[in-house]
Amino acid sequence: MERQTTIKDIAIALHLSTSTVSRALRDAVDVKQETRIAVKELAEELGYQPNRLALSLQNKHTFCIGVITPNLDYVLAKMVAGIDEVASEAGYTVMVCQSDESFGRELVNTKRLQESLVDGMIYSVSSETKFFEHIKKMQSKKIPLVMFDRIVEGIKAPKVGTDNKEGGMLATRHLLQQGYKRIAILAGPENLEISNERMAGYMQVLKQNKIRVDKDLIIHCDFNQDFAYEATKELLAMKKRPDAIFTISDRMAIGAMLAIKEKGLRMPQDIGLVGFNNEPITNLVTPAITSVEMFAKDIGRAAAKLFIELLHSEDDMSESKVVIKPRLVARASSLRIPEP
Amino acid sequence: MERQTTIKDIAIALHLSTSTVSRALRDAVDVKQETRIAVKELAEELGYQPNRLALSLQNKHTFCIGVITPNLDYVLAKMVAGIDEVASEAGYTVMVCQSDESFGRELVNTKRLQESLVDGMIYSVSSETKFFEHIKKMQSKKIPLVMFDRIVEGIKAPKVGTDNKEGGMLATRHLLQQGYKRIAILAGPENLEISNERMAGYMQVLKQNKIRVDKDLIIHCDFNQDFAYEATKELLAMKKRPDAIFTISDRMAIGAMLAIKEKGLRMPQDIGLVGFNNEPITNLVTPAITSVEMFAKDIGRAAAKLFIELLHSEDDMSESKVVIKPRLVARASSLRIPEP
DNA sequence: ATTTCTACCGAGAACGTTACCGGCAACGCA
DNA sequence: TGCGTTGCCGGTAACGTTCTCGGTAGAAAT
Repeated sequence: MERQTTIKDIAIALHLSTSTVSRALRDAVDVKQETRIAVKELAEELGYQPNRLALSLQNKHTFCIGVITPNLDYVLAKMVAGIDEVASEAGYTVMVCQSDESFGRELVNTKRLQESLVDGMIYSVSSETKFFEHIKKMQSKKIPLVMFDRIVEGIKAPKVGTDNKEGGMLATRHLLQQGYKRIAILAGPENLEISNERMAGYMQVLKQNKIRVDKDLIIHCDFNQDFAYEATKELLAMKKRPDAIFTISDRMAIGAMLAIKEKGLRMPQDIGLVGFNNEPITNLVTPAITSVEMFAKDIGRAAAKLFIELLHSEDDMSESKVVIKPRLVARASSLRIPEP
Repeated sequence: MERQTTIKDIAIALHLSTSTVSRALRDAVDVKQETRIAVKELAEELGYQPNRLALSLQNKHTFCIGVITPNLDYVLAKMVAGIDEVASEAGYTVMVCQSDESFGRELVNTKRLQESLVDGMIYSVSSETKFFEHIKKMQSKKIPLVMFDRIVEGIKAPKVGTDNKEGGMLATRHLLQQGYKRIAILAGPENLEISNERMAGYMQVLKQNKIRVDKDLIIHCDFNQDFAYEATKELLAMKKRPDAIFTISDRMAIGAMLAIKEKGLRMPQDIGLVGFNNEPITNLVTPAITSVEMFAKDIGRAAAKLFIELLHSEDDMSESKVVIKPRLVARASSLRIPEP
């Protein structure tokens, strides 16, 4: 990398001081119109680019946002795209680090971003993350933090996410309306709140309808297609098998679907299936899978907006929370009564 | 953000100079064992973290890699994950910027990453990008550059990508072997070399088999599902319609598939279909779609490796190119002769 | 006893930029 | 003539770190 032209070069060339050149470039006060123009012209000619490092070193402001995400699969990639969009608009650059669902990598990334002196972080925890000391430590250093999607209630920070409970309710209510009686749920990892909230929605609707919650129909497993496949096989092998399955992600729905097909059961006649995320794939498989749309990109956008607000706000925002309502997209996998 | 403890704080506390503390922390020469330990202990106690900005300002080295990617869809997300993996291992942090297939945003991102003083960039151009002055300008400033996936041959830089021609050949040869006679191709945007290379493979195999290349069977369109859908509808409306379609991406294959089904044609009997990328979805739709696997994560890994090599290498690497061989994964959409 | 090492440490500059303060003309006004 | 205002500019310190050089004390060598 060649030596960049600096403010000093311009100063020397024009027989000025660096202070004056700096002021001229920033359109600050105390500079004659004439010299201002001269400086700017020369800067243009030399292809001058201000050195962000020096600037940041001064005013402790990097215009960088660190984003910690467990993966870049469909939903989170969309959220990150939303973050990127808004942040970029506001003049921030985004550093994306994937923890790959590993607690260890999450720790490393968090530390490294801190060292890189990002202005703050937008955070979503990995599925392995059960302890949050690393996050609290960050906060004790007053590093601005916004949580998105995989939110942790115990952390005091602005949060953006789906109304997961509502999502769980939508799915369950829909299945009941379609006449399914024994609804199983493939819930995600127990330590993730999004799992538990979606499950809470499921349970609440069951209770509202005076249906006993059967523990055997609640299965916790990873967000993984293979896990879901195995879990579904077990469900279908029960003597009183469920007649519907609500999976907490579309990946899991796919796994479930494979097991259902393998067993020779028909959807929606013999068994109903509902997923979560509304990934494009749900509309392409046969039968198409009913799913809960969670407006991922909007969540990303909201997170970035909240973050920037946080940076400039004086007052405590740790209680602010943006909750985006999901929407059910009914498809063939669970539609046995024609909708009105 | 609170004031971080600095080297100066430690120096004052221990009645030392900043120079000595600096040396002690870096395990450099000229420090007594005793003071070295004292310094390190205090540093630990105060939670000292070196300020990367100051460090970078000194030695013009940020340990940041800028990644420019057109999107974060399946393939590129996997490549970015590969880059992240290797870069992270080597102590680098990655700044990912999405151009969203827009030339304008590519320009902005490129400029901004330059200002952020990344140590270099790993680059994949947008589908809109037809001019490369911004890239050449970067190179004239000696900013290290590696291109991946969407490579531009005109740029002198290390490159990593798939053997796209080979991929095109694999697909076309497979279709011929399966007895298809009139093979259409949905090629991507004309300005992208990956499109043209895949098409070149297609044409070469046709010529090898003494089959006339029919211009009407070559359609350029965006990597977009909807475009592919429309294009396929037109293809199928021809009086001498093709009996096989090779699409240059799986997204397009999906679009084509929808049009084919709508027309009431059966795969593989009436028409064959082959995609590119081997996205998971190809194995989940009915019929499963034959596709060309391009080992995206390996490409990302290779790009990062090449980049780090480039940083430390003295000699010209602009001619080095890593080409990863693709593999055909035959599935139901094109298999009408049982494979041996 | 003087010189020559060696081990250790500190002072000061530098990286590129901005903030703060002070100075010097020229001008207006009494 | 003297005094305060402006308008314009420069000098210096600072951000946190490292690098280069020079210095001092004690030990070893002559």
